[in-house]
Amino acid sequence: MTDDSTAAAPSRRELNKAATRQAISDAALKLLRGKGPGNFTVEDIAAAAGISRRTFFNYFSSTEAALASVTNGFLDHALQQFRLRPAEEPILESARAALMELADPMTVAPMAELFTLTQQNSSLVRSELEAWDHCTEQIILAAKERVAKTPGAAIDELYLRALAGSVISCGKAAMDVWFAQCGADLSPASLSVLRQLLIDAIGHLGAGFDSPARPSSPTLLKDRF
Amino acid sequence: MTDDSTAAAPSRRELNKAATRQAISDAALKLLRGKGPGNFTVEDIAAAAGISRRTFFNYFSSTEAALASVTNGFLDHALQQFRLRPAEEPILESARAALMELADPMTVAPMAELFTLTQQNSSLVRSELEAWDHCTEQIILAAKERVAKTPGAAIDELYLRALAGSVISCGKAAMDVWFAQCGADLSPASLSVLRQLLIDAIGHLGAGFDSPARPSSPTLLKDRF
DNA sequence: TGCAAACTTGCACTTAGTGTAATCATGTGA
DNA sequence: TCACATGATTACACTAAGTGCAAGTTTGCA
Repeated sequence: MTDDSTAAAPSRRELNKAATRQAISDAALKLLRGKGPGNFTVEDIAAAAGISRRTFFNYFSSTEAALASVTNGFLDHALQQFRLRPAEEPILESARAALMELADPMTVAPMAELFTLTQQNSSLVRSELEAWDHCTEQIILAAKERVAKTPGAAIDELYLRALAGSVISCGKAAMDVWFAQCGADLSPASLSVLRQLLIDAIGHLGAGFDSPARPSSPTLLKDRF
Repeated sequence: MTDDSTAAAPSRRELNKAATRQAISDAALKLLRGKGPGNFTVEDIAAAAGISRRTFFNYFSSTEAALASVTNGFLDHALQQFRLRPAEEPILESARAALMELADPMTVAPMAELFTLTQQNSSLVRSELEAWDHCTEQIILAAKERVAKTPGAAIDELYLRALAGSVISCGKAAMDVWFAQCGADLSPASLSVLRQLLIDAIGHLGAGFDSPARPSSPTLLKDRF
């Protein structure tokens, strides 16, 4: 009666845990939508997810952590793309390619919603920050692994950390500007704006931010501000 | 009997508040030194500062916030330097000059100590992140004010945010590498290492991170790793 | 001096987060 | 199929964070 058709057998236990975890996140997001940040408790989430308060804390350390799964999913997607890039490629180019993936509708949609719901709430903003920082560390790790594969190359810790941090900052800047301009609009036009913002931000980074003060449009569509 | 010898008269009230605020921060730091992160409560801090628990919360919203005054002081110093730079100067150059100030012994000493005491404690690390982020926003604001003074110039929001974030990331990267290399060592030699790291990080940024993987020393002292 | 505004404090209350032990579900071997 | 070990859920109790409120205290000002 057991389902052993697949190789990497996810046991009943693992499935249950994953389902519970998802149920908690979903419940938290639903409450965020319905009541707004700060207007519901862990107990509310637990009730909505059909579990006890104590079990909630077995899965997440706080309300923010439960909500952070959205951001983490978003950033993990980019990270995954980064890891798929060829090892010979310059890190900056790999990062550029990875960031491009963020402009995908399916990927950015939950993030866009969370962003609108989160605005002006300090504790949620803090956990967002933490997620971006975690992603930075992961990029550093991935880059180190990549370099470790190449026999002759040494790694400059400072170069790597400064680069990873800057790339993430550019991604964050692009997202911020996009939200400010387009809100949670997910239309093709809006997404192409986001794509362009990501390209421009990384472009500035690659060019060493050489233009002191930009008088007008560097590439395309930059009005409505 | 009142002290009205100075112009911008700080009233008795203001002085008391400032003193209390400082007493709380000091007490918190002393407890952090003595007991380690997570091993003391707000009540302990209040008792050590000679105030009630309730009053603590009139000044700070949490233990972390009380400790954050160290980081904020550190970053405010850089920010202040940034604001003092001439308006015609490229922002990147102003930022470089401001970051250099962080290698000053008096400025960096409390930060270095906090860093060693803070390591491995997630909630303190989070409030550090918040402080760096706050500094980024302040830089953006300062840069906007600067541009507003120059009549003809428009500002590119993306350029500004990406640049500010990247500069801060470089500062953070330099600090991280410095701590990893030198710990809380504040000797002139150690400080010159920090200064060099800050220069190199901003150098990488200004050069668009063009070197794919750095085989050896870009400027000076880069061994011991 | 006396009043108003600002600051401090004690108290009560809600909620977060954790340790513990009992209970329930799942996987495993005979 | 049963028994048993292991892992997950839960109730309960407890500490501590954070907040609202109202009474008391200090400071500023006329």
